[in-house]
Amino acid sequence: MSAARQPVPAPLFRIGEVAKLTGLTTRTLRYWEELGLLRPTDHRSGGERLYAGEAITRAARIRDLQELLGFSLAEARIVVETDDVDVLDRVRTEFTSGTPTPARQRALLDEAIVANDQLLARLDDTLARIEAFRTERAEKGERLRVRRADLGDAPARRAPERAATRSTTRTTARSTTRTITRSSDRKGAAQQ
Amino acid sequence: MSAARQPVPAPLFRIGEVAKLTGLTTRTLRYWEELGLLRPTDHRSGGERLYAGEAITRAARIRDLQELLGFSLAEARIVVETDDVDVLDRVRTEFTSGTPTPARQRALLDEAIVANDQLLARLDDTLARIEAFRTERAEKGERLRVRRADLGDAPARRAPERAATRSTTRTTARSTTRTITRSSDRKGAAQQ
DNA sequence: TGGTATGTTGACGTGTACGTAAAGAAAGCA
DNA sequence: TGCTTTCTTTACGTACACGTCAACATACCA
Repeated sequence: MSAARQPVPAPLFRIGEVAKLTGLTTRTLRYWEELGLLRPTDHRSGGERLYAGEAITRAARIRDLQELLGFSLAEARIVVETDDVDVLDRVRTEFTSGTPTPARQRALLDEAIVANDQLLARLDDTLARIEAFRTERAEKGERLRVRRADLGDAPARRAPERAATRSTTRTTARSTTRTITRSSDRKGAAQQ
Repeated sequence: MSAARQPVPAPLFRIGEVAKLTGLTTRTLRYWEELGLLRPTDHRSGGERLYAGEAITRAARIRDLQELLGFSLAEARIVVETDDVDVLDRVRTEFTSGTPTPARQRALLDEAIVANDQLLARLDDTLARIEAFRTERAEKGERLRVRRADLGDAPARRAPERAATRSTTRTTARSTTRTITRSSDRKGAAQQ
């Protein structure tokens, strides 16, 4: 709707800022760049990296792929590359009403669709497995609690019962648990 | 004392059999033992490891913790150790009606309960994150499909059956997942 | 009884995903 | 302008989770 003709200063971030915003380290950002996962949109005269805001969401996606699905960075690259297709495609269409390469564009889109579907399937599979695991654990918790009740008195601990139906609600519940924390979680954020 | 009257041959497995049943390698099984995650129930005269059937389910749990939650083996050990408590506890109660150490047993149970609750919270957190990710991806899939439709004709492609990563034949894609249905997602949209 | 398969304990190798200096250049600020 | 940060590249180090021989002992089966 708005004509973005003017040099609206798109916010660019230095690598340290990106690191803070994403919770990653600068080393990680450079490493990911080295592997072709996350490229800065620009470099300054001095060679300094400058990232667009989009890079931050992209970084978050990569982290999700890593942590949630156990993807290697090589695998994650494939996924985010199809994102590139998507973005490029959208950008192109915004700038030029006519499609630049019709057949080519269709091919790229098809590719992206397939990749996305595969990812979705993978997500569903993982979700199903985790839910099964969760059910098992919930039952185990029940059993444990019954046993403890059978043992009688002792400090009456409250039963959490927190999670009821976590559907679309994005429980921002930062795991306050400190006993079991992932070692793979980098020390990046304000934890600790 | 308690009479283990009949030498009912509890099925014991050699390490190679366990490997086949679990899909792990013998190296992995020995490594896990080295870290205290999975101990054979017995050794034969020759020093050969013998595993009970329980070890197989335990191995599966450890794998789940690894793959589904990204636990390190050290973290996984903590979890399965509380399982030990559970099992030991149950076994004891089965064999001797009287609780062997009342206070101690309560403490162990409480510990196990807390650990289990923490794990549950972690599972819920991960589930929520994956579901959010899934929603995002489903929407992206919608957008991609719309774009492709806008491009008109072209061969109506079917989604290739190829799995992205290794085996993963378990792509049962049985959507037991709570359908997040914001709009019209549900993974069924895939595959034409 | 012997051959083959399977097991055992080292011990070194490997890939991934970074961490951690080091040495110097550029940016930001008073 | 000078000082302090932040950045750059280069390079070696590291932790985890195994893989992969090697040399040898034991188990199973005809």
